[in-house]
Amino acid sequence: MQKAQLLDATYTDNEERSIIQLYLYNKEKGEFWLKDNKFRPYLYASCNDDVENKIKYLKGYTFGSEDVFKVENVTLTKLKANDETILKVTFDKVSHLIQVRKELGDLGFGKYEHDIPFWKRYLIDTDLEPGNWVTYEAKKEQIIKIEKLDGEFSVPTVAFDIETWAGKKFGIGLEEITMSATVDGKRSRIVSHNTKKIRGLEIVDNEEQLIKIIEEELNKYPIIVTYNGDNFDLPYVKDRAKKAGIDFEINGRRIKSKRKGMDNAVELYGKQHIDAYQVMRFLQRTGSVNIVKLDLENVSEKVFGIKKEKVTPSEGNNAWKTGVGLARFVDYNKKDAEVTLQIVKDFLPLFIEISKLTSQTLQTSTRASTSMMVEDLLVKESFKRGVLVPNKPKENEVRVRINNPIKGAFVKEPLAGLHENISVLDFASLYPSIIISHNISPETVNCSHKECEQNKSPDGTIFCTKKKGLFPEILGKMLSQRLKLKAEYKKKKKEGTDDKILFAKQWALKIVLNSAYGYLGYGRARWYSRECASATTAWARQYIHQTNDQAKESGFDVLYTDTDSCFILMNDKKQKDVENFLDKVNGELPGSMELEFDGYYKRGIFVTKKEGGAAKKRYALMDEKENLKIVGFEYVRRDWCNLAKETQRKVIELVLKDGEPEKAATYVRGVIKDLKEGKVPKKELTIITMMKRKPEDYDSIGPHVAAAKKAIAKGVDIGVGSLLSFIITKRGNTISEKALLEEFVEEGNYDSNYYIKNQILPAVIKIIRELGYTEEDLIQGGKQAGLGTWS
DNA sequence: TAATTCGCTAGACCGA
DNA sequence: TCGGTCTAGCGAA
Repeated sequence: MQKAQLLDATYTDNEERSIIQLYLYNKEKGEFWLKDNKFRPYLYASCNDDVENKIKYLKGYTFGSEDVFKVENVTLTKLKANDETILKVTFDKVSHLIQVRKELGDLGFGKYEHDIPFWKRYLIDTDLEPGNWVTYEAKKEQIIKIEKLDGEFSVPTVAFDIETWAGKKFGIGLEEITMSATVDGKRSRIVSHNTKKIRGLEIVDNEEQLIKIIEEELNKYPIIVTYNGDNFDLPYVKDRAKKAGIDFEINGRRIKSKRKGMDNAVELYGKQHIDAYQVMRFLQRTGSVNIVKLDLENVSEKVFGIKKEKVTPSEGNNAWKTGVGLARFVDYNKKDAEVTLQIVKDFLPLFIEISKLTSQTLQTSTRASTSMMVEDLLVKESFKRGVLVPNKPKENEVRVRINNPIKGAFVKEPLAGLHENISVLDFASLYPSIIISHNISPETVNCSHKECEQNKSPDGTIFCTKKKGLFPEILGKMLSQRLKLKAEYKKKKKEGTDDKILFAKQWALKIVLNSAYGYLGYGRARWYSRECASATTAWARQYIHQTNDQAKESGFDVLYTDTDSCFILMNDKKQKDVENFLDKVNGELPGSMELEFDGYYKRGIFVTKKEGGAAKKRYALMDEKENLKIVGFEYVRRDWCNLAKETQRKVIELVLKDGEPEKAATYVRGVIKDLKEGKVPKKELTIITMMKRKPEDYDSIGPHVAAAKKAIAKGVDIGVGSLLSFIITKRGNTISEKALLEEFVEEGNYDSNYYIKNQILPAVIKIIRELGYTEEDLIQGGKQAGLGTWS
């Protein structure tokens, strides 16, 4: 038996058959293919009467126009769907399956699992996992035996980045590639043409030779990493090669772009292309990182703490053309590739674990949504359980689901004002633990057992208690596995080793765990269940209400509550009392649910809304070490200018730390003075907002859309999803009229009135108002003594 | 091609 | 010019 790491699964057709091909890597053999000709594509057909004859009929069924084909085999299965009989229908080729699945409906059959890709079918049925090892026995390329083998995944990886001439118009392949960098952590190669020769830069005759070097370098590695290679670098090189009339092939094939909604994905054949930008986007979506703009400069600084200088397109042009500043340009190209490689070094372990969990290739899992991850996991587990995978919903069904939202969490209106001695308690993994504890799963809904009636959700659905459901089983396993890994990680860390793989494992579980509830309420889900999603939140509301009542009974005041957390005022109570309270609550909760102590805060502020009443989801806390935790306020929002955000933070700090509203007021007056005098630099005043749709699709033209339209008229390329940085300038009547993209605004050209009235004051007044101050106190002179104190 | 609901706020839009 | 309503974006959980 030999060992190798699994990278890709695909198939190829010969005359008679579709044959599975696996792409593998080990140190001895490098990269190689193995074939498995024993596995056939199949789907399930369902029927409810006359089974014998129907099997016969399908066995003899012929299809195809020029050549006539037959199904390979039909067998009876033990699977069930709504009391229908399920037949397994196998084919010689994937194309046959595709042909017959179109005709099954007309022939009077239902169909299941007809849309699971052949290669994925193979991985699920053989329990092989990309991102993991296999042991195998093979003769020539033919697999005789193959099995999963758990082991640490590690293959040679190269990062690559190109620089291009920046012309007037920006688009794929429009201008020459001027430079390219490939780095693998040990070796790097920076290549250019038609420019000055300097140290560390290899010069070739022309762009064609440059492309050939890129091709040569990339083909040496099983994993290729880019930053936005899906939409830029790879399509660009492909296009330039085509224009030059030369081949550009990875693993012997021309690269292909796949449409993925608004953008593209370049998935390679065998080798894995990881687009680190997609990785960052996923981390941003799941809240694992929070970075305003996902360019490499920001990522480098926010993730790795390394400042990275940006070379603008015109600087790049100039350096390449004249040789002046060329070293800086070369360094920039190289650093881009290095940061890209670093992203993958740090975060690929997470996706390796997700790949294993879901039996997806790395290039698929790094581009997958959380719903796809949950679904792939469920498909895999269904096979293990021997149950049928539900079909995807039809579009009209999806519409009905989306138009019927499910009631969500409970948020208690907080007590506005300043508070002291706050303890925050929260439920660990609230939704997953409810799903596990109450056995919530689509197939346990409303069983007919009398005994299960006690497991009735507050919104009236009964969940079977006799047989463990698919969701509770999977989530239960993942939850306990995660706790184990987390403990192991903590233990190792205490001993001095930061085991990144252990950390990635528990993190992958967390992401999938937390997405399971959202998946149940997601209209396009195969396992959508209104009853399950609704029961989960109904129970969540009940538990948090119960906790509030118990806290009051125990002598605490409840300051605020949101979904799974409970803020209590200690009054004269001690930490010990909180622990006793937790013990009491946890004693009454079902097994896998737990209320935990989350933190203690010396002071906190909750504010009133403009229209009155206390604002939910907005507060600031300060712990015993005087660290601030600011939630929901303008300070954490990207669509407010830096100056307003920083001023707000300073005010919160002065109020919470020192309890000195007068100092805060003085500080704000200073900021207003600077604004009035035109002294504030424009980078403090830019507001960042995303263009969520095409300009013509807006009903209401807000400032960012107005600014974008003006920029588009000047030839700037702005697509859906672009982040717009704009400034409210002096010129114009409405705010939208005054809005201009930052790049077109001169220093000093800002509407100070707007920034005072619409940015600074709204950001600080809600906080300082809790201390008795008014807007006038900030705009004009000082505050009368006596009102600004609090106890 | 897309996980969920709850909540706040700004600024456009619209009619008086 | 005013005030109410609607559109839009972003964050909390």
